[in-house]
Amino acid sequence: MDLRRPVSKSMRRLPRSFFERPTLEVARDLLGRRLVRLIRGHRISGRIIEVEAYIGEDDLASHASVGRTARNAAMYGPPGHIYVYMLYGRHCCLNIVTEPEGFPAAILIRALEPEEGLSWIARRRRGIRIQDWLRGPGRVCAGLGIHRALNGHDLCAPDSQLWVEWGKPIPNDQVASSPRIRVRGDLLARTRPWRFYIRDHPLVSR
DNA sequence: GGATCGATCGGCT
DNA sequence: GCCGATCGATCCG
Repeated sequence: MDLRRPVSKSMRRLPRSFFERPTLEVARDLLGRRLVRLIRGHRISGRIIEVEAYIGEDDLASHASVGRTARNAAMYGPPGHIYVYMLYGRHCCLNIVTEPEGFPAAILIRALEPEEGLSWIARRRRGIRIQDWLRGPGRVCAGLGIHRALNGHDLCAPDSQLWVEWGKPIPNDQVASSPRIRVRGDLLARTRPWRFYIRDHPLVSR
């Protein structure tokens, strides 16, 4: 047996083809998967429980709505790469790029249920309640040590220190959707039900 | 070069 | 619930 390869499917990494599909399909399908960060050989991970989709230049809530710029270039790149940006000068937000290269779309990771590396997260999230450790896009990045320098990084590269595993998918009857949080302005942008989360999960933000 | 704004968070009321 | 923080990207002149 090859010990370098995880035994169970749950711990295998999602392939690039997973992310190359229509964004809404990927967003819904990411629920229940495991986001893993490797830091000095330690696994820090959580189940994905809340996401938001941002799709194409026509989506006025998307950073790509202004066309391609230096900031949002990663959204136009290959699927399976990440788009990390800074918000309000203090928080980083993690997005996973979807769809074939050239079409700007990504999924914002809004909340995780902590699974592994709890003591490591606890050190960095001092004074914060456990249920808030990875709830909210800024906290996901703070908790997993994801920073702006990782913008454009490939989750599917063999030597990546950040990736997504199959985990345990969520049945349809436990998936809920809603408009995206804090999106204002344009009617379509603020009403499209492009936020997906695990129904009745106690750790979902808001 | 300067002004404005933001896919938020944490502390305080 | 409300408010201030804090800084890069973008837009305007």
